[in-house]
Amino acid sequence: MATMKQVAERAGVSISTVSHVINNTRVVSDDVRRRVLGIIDEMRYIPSAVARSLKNDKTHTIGVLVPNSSNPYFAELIRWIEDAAFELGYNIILCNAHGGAQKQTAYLRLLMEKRIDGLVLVASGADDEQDLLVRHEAVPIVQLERALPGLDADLILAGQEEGGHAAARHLIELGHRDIACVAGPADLPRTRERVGGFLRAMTEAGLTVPPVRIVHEEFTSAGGHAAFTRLLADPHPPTAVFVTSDLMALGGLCAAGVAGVRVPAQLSVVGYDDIAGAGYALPPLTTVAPPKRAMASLAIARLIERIRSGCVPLRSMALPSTLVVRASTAPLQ
Amino acid sequence: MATMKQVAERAGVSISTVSHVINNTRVVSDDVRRRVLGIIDEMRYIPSAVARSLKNDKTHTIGVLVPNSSNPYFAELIRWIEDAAFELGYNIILCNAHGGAQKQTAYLRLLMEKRIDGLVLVASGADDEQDLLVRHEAVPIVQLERALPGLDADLILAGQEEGGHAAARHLIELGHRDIACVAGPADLPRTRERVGGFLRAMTEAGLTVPPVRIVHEEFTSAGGHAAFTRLLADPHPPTAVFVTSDLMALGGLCAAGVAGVRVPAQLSVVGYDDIAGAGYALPPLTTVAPPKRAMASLAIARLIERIRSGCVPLRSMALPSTLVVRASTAPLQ
DNA sequence: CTGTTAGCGCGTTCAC
DNA sequence: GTGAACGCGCTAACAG
Repeated sequence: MATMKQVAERAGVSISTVSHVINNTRVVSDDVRRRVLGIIDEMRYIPSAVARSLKNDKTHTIGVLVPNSSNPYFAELIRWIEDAAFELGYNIILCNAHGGAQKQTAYLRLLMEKRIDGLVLVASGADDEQDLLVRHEAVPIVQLERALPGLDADLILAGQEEGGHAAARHLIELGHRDIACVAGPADLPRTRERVGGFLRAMTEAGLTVPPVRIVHEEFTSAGGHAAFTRLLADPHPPTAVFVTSDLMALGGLCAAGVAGVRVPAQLSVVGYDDIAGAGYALPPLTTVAPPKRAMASLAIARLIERIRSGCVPLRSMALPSTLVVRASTAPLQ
Repeated sequence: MATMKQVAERAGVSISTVSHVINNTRVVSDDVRRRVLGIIDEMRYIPSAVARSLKNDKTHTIGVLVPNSSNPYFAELIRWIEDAAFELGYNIILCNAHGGAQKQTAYLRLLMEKRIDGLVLVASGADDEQDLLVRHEAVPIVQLERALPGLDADLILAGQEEGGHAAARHLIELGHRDIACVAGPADLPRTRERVGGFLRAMTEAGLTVPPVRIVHEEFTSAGGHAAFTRLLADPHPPTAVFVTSDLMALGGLCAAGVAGVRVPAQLSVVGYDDIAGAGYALPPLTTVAPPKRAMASLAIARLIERIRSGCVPLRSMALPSTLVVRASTAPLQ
């Protein structure tokens, strides 16, 4: 690959002149400029961002660490993050934390070695993440949805508790009284907060939720399927279910269909996340929609702001989620 | 951030000694080694991959360019690519081509500037990609699923034509005769090949497919929904449909459900891609499953092989897709 | 066993 | 309007 030096020689000028025509950083005679540009084109010269980074101490690269990038929710988030970053001239290094604390540690180390300018962190919040980042290096970090304790980072929240609350309110307003909750693993903060909002709404409505009506399962369609199967085996099944994730809700819808339970006639279901598949489920799923795109672009904006201007005070911001009513919920018969 | 030089000074040794204890690249007395290691830990020194890259002309970073990373199929592929790459010590820069030739050109340029070691290219094959890469720079490239004409790159195919053929065979063996095909845009090679396999199987079975039974739509659930709606409005609707993508099939299933058409009793449906959601559709979708994980790891293996050993001859390899029979297909009543 | 030194490709001061 | 030279952080060849 051609270097600036070679271009300079071939054009009969000095290296610094070449540099200056490339970066438009000082006046160069039209004559010389044209010649240099010609040679650059001819030699297929492409400046080295590596060398540039070494000099400027900036890589224009940001790390994105998520639990699992193939989960539709994270995949959609990533897509918007990538989009926003690209607009501002930054590239994304994609990292899956899924695979345990060990992989995560290794990844963080690699990212630091690569001298990323910043990090977008979507923490699952599982316990094994607790200690890792506390001793983090001096890189700007923006956290999405979940604050790791002891980590100095900007924070962007999506009102998980309010989301759970809104979902429950919707069901209650439809006349439902016996409402179950299908949740992800109890040790995930996301789960806890969503369930918390749900319970608050129930309590406010004077409804009690017996423990058997809250079932925890794996954070997947399979988990949702299992949870619904269990729930619907009850001689007196609930008339509505709040599911803390669309992935699980989709599995649940499948289980209900197989069991011959008609949604929403016999059972109302509301999910959470508004993944693309939710709108084309059978029936189309009523769900709580976090503002994924807004969160992504805000995250990137904040991060780059911090990268550029150093020590602005830490900020945390909460964006509202909205309830998207589709066809999986109906008034109690 | 601490530098090697600072560590050396603090430890009272030379820079090269520090370098050698870090890289285990020559014998260092236990005494000195321990001391240096201590200082490194104390100063939180982290070697700079940027400087290293400049020296070695290797970034251990590979670009992954896909049409749209939030599409579940690509998201799953990416997840495995990331996984395989990480195992071998490489990071992934994620790029969405979606957004036109302009963004694509810009991305390619950026990747070249960043001096990626290699590129995994999942081309949509749309026409606007044709010209871009022909003048590509000397970076190893592995293409997935689709060969761009005139591009020197290894190739990993997934038997699209055979997949379409297998899907059609399955339907035919179930006794169906009037089989429609819902396809993505006609200008995408992926679509063309899958439809090609379908038509071959039909022809082999002595069946003809009138043009109205082949409907092209956008490559999304919405597109599938629209296509099914149109198809089912026919006074004599087909008894089975081959859909060239699961995303579209899911939309189709939704349309069928809304229209009161029972799957598979009245209509058999087979999809393509085996995305995660397919297994929990209503009913669970019979589909053609490309070996995503195998393709991903093979792609990375091939790419890194080429990165390491330079000019091995170009290879192209086809991996077989398999038909996953679930509950959306049944014998003709 | 350890230190000195010359680049890697580029941006930037300083001098002309 | 242009060029020479230094340094970013690191590796490797060469001395000692």
